[in-house]
Amino acid sequence: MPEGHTIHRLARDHQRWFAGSRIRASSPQGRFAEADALNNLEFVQAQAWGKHLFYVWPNDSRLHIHLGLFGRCRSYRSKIPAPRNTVRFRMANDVRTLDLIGPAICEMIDESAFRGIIARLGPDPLRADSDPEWVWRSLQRRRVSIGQALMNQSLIAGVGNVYRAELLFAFRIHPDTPARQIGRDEWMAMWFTLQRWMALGVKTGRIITTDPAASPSRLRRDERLMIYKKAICPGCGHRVSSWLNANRTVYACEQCQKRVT
DNA sequence: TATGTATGGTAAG
DNA sequence: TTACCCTACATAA
Repeated sequence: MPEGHTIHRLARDHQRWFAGSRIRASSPQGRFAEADALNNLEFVQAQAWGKHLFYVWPNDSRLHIHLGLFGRCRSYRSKIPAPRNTVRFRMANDVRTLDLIGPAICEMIDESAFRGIIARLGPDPLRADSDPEWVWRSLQRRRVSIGQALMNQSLIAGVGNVYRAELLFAFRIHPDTPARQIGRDEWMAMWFTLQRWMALGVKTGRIITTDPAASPSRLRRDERLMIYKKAICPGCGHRVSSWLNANRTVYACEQCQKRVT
C-alpha cells in the first residue's frame, strides 16, 4: 500500500480522529517500549512528508513512522479486536483505535532529528510548498536515469514503484533515459500529472492512473493502472517488459517508451 | 508447512 | 551489488 498518497491519507485521517484528544498508547508486541511514555498525552498533530508520517506531542517530540514495504495501519471504531502479537503500536481515544503493524521505523525523535529527516527529503508533490523547478535543476545535474531519479526520495519525496512506472509510461519515456534528457516543460507536465494522480490517491486510497470515466470506486483492480504489472501494453498491444533495477521491478513498453541515450 | 511475493529502505561488502 | 529488516496473504506441496 505505501507510496506517498497512503501516508498523506493516513495523516489526514489520524489528524481528524485523534488531534486534540488524549491518547491511550501501548505496544502489544513490546518492540516499541516508548509507547508507555505516550500514554495519556494529548495528540497534537499528524504530519506527512513523502513516505514519512509524524505524530506531534505537546513537548514537540514526535513519533516517526515509516511503513517500509509492508507496514500498515488498521483502524477500528467498534468491536475492537485484541491486538495480534505483531501490533507494534496501538493508539486509542474514545472513538477510534489504531493499530500499527510491521513498520520499518517507529521511533521517538526530537525537533532537530525531525528537521534532519525533512532536510534529506526532496519536494513532495502532495505538499503545496514543493518546488518542481528545484527537482528539474537537480535532474539536469545528475548522471542517473530518470527511472532511478524518480525513486530517490532526496530528489522527489513520495513517489514509489507504481507511480514511477505509470508516469514514465504516460510520458512515453524509457526508464533508462538519462534524467538530464528531460526537458523543463516536459518535467513540469510530469510533475503536474504526479500531483493530480497522488491527490486522487489520497482521496480514493488507491493508485489510479487510468481515465476515471467510470467513478473511481467502480474501477476493478486491473482497470486502475496502465503498465505496472501488466502483461500487454494498453497503447500498442506489445508485450510489456519487466526487469530488476536496484532491487525493484521496472515495467515498461519498449515499443512505446523509446530508449534514449 | 513451505514458498513466493509486495506500492521501501539501509548497511555492509 | 548483496543481504537483510519489517508482515500478511496466496498458492503449492
